[in-house]
Amino acid sequence: MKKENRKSAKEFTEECTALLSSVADALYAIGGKWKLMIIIAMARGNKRFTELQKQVTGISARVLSSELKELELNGFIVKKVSVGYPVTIEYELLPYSHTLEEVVGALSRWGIQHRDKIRRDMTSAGPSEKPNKLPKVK
Amino acid sequence: MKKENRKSAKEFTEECTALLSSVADALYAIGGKWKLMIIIAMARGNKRFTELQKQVTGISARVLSSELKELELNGFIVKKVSVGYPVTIEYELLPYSHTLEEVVGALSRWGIQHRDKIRRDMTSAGPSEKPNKLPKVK
DNA sequence: ATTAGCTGTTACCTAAAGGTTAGCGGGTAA
DNA sequence: TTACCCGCTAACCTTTAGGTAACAGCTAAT
Repeated sequence: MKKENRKSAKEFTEECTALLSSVADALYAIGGKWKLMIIIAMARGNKRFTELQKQVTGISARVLSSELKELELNGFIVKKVSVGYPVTIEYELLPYSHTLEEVVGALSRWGIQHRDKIRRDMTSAGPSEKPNKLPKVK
Repeated sequence: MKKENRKSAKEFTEECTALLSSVADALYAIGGKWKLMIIIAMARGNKRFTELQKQVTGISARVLSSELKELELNGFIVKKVSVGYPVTIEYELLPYSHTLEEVVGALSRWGIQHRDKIRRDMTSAGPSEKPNKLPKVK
């Protein structure tokens, strides 16, 4: 063997930079508190504005409205206005949203195990261990 | 068959709520612009403060410092201060960080395909299609 | 006729995240 | 001695996210 199969420090750095940039691109598109949540709610059948507001607990009308616009602009959803009577407005996922399934699955699984870990940590340590921060796992 | 294998609307809603809450928990812990980035950089061998600052492009010392503190507080990393000479400070991932690998992988793969899609969309549409927003894929 | 609900929009405001600049204490190299 | 790296920290400021509340146009119900 001469040099195959070993990565130089430079190769490591480049691989790392590439990974960082792809993750940054992903976070730019779907980062923030609400975008994934709205897509998840829509994937489970919620189509109407008020349905979404009820399902995605904590979101305000103003924020829901602006997030829906961004999601539409970015090709994740479409807004459909029926000409019938009464006029009804429905939001629908475009196929592109389904490319997020793997991400949603991974985040959900991790979130579940993380919640369990936090709960374990809280009960195993006494009521007042350290002036930590963070638990919040509703 | 009587009712097996069909989900009621209520079951759908509950499943959706559970999914939303697990994703919300995950985002609470690792959301934001920098936490995952720092963990990725550390997983590729960066241990020193300045190394991290160079690898994670765009982060400022102030923010890096505070994010490292949070990551330590939450059990993702440890700060190791050598007693030797000169005193060196190294940050290391704890095993818990590795539970994020699936999430990082999924985000990275999605980010790559998303970047490709944006580029395709930009070239297929003429130079000035719509007053869109968003591309940014550095 | 009044009221209430749906689907938003607008204006206004606060809070949190994050950037900039400066500097400090300790080391090391010229 | 001077000067520069490292690992921060403090003060300050800008930007962004997001909340509240009011309202508009429509329909359905009372």
